[in-house]
Amino acid sequence: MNVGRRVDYAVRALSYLAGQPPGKIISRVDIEEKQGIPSYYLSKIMKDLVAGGLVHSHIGSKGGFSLARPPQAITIKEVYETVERPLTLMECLDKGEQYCSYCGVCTQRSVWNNVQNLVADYLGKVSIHDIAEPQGLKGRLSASRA
Amino acid sequence: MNVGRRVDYAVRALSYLAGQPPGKIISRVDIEEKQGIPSYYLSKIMKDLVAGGLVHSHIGSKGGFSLARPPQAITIKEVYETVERPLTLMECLDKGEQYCSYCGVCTQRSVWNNVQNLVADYLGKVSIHDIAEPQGLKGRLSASRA
DNA sequence: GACAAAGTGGACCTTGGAAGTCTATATTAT
DNA sequence: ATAATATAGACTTCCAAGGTCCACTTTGTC
Repeated sequence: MNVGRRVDYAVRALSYLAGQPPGKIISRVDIEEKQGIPSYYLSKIMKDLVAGGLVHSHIGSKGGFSLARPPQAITIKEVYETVERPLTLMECLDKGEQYCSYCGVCTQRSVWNNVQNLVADYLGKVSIHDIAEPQGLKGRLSASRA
Repeated sequence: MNVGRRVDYAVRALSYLAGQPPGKIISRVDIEEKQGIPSYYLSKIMKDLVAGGLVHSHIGSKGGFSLARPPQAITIKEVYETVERPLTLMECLDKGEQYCSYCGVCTQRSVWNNVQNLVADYLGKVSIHDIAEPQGLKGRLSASRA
């Protein structure tokens, strides 16, 4: 039960975009640098975010990315499910009998189902706006050392 | 964010033990068969549960396992942490700056920390007693088909 | 029109962990 | 003595996470 870096990086990227003037276009390299994300890696994540309709991409010189919606309207749950997979604690919660033939008589299934709902509810209430950071992590870090 | 089979199997094994007359000794093979757990696999899991003090083992002929405590006193959280690892959603929640140098200025850390606490609290309140099943999954399955 | 600066799409690599299987050994009840 | 059992650990297979890189296309700017 752990959250991968894709989600971490996606949240960083989105919160950085959210901290910029609305509509401003930011390049992948800029995001990577300000947020301490490994070179190139972000390109795969942004692809998912574009496909999921969370950000807009702008091809060509001076291109980059911008939020497709106000940051208040992007929840962490949505981000998670866009860059990773549907929030599922155990395969059986999704696939049922197909995955585990004991599903129908399983007594622990509801426990994990409850946990999953707890998590989903909470993450559905936190938005990118709640963690936006204009300077990026690197900027905040140097500021805090000054 | 998903729970591995080790946890699933451990919960099945413990809940099966909990469904037996107190103190009765059950062999690994019996548990595996009744609970639909792959042969041999359970031996590694039981090792952890013994080391963690959740079950007692009895070596030798007619040996096997029995719960070390009343099933009400064994929480799923404890089982999870015994057979897998401490319940940690993101590495940084455990290791701090050591893991991620932006930790001190990270704005999403508290979100994952909250989720983690939600989950830990919930799992700490559910006990093996709550999901005990005397017949084992296989037994329940055939009974439900009768 | 040429050029540079971007995203797009996809190939590729490495590493580690999950899941599962098996065997030799020590221990114990009968 | 024998059979049944846990113990310890080796071993394999498979796959996903994380990361790196490049050929191609698109587009702004001079």
